[in-house]
Amino acid sequence: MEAQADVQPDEASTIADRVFGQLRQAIVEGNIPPGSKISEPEMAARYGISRGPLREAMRRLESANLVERRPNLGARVITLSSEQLLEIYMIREALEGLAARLAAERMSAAAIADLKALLEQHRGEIAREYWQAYFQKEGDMDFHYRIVQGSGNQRLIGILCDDLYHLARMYRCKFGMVSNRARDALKEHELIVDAIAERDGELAELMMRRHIRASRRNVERRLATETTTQHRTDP
Amino acid sequence: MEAQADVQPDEASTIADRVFGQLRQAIVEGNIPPGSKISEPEMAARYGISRGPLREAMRRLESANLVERRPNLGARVITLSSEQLLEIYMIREALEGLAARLAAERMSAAAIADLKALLEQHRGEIAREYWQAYFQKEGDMDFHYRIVQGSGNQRLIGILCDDLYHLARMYRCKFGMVSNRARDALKEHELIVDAIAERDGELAELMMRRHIRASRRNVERRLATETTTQHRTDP
DNA sequence: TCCATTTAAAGTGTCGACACTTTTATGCGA
DNA sequence: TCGCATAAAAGTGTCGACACTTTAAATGGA
Repeated sequence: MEAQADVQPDEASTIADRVFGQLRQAIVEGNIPPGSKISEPEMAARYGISRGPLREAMRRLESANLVERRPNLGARVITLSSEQLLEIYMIREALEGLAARLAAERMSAAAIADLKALLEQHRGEIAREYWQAYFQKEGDMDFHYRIVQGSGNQRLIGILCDDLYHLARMYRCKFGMVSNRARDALKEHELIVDAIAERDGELAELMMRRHIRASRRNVERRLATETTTQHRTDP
Repeated sequence: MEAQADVQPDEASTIADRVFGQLRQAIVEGNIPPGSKISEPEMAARYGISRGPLREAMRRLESANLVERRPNLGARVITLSSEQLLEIYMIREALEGLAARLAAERMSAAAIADLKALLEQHRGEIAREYWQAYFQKEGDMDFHYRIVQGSGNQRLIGILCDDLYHLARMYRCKFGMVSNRARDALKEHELIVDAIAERDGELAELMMRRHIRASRRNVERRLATETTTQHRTDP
């Protein structure tokens, strides 16, 4: 009744794992605001568990870079600085470029067909316009997710899907990024998929890097105007 | 007396952190052999602590990808497959290329001077030849470590220095990689530092990627001959 | 002898309790 | 009233104990 239902279909056999997933979702979606302190007894009581499993979940959150812990001081949800957001974009550019190249070399024909179908669906959603851009953005993550999976590099998959993507989602929830770039992004996605379909790894990498760079510059532009409008309180 | 002295100078204030460091070192150096099961009661007894802190250390080792844990089955030290080694090389090529570019843009003049001094020292060590190539290899890590630090990208530093470098060191301890490539590597290092000193980010990235690629191919070659000699038991 | 079933042992997951640290509240003096 | 010292409260780190699962051994039957 109180939102503790397992929204995640993956029934984690251990309590610590389940709470880790729940906490991660709560943090990423902003339900636990950034910078706020997480009290172990309070959280344990909220989830109806003991402090043991909760501490393990906290350790995993720390390793996922979602909370910062200092000895004897407790844990706080990380604060979202624009510098860190740009740091993540740079890493994504390098790693997803690699992922696109590997995907072009190793992705199965069926997976490529699925990817094309996904893009087709996005094209329809954008055409219908009034549907929230939010879904498009989640679809954007879905697109990137699949390409990374297609790379077949397990460690690459881990870094991007287990860590960076959650952080990216967190930033998006924070700043409420509605995509004014949906059409451009879709076009770039299509170029990437075309390169993958033609097994042109070099081109796929180039296109993916350019795509993420464009996305980063869009964010930079937005952050810049945001700060100037903040400073424009003294005209 | 039994090597449990704190070789790490950083006195971790919490037991879990200290044991994490000790276990990581033991795993990386091969003292706890790959694939071996880690029993919680046994390890807790060996380090003279309770299972609570040990479990937290294990969680951190899991997040660092040094052990694999499955619910109710326990933890095992990861096994070292050559595929995973090549995966890491690919990621390092992408990320350290980025690091070199950023370092060229942002590294302080003093840090660059230190880097040059380090290379000078390596040159001397190689000239003296008979000194174990081992030191050169550790020096290689030191070189890469400094450039990554020089990138100033905190998350990049975290991924490489906290995770990948330990794994790379683990592989080296496992296969006993003595560098037959010391001279070539040193020359490549010098090219990278020159590019950084001239603030040529593009060139620094290119050189770093080429350097890591060369190192990867060297490993690939060695792994290939290793397997063929293994198969050559039926002439 | 071999295989299946049952039983005991070991091991992991979880919990509640205690020690020590940090923070907050309180009281005293200037 | 303000500042400092002291004390109480809250919180984190650690420990030992218990429940459940997995694994191993032991027992019985074909």
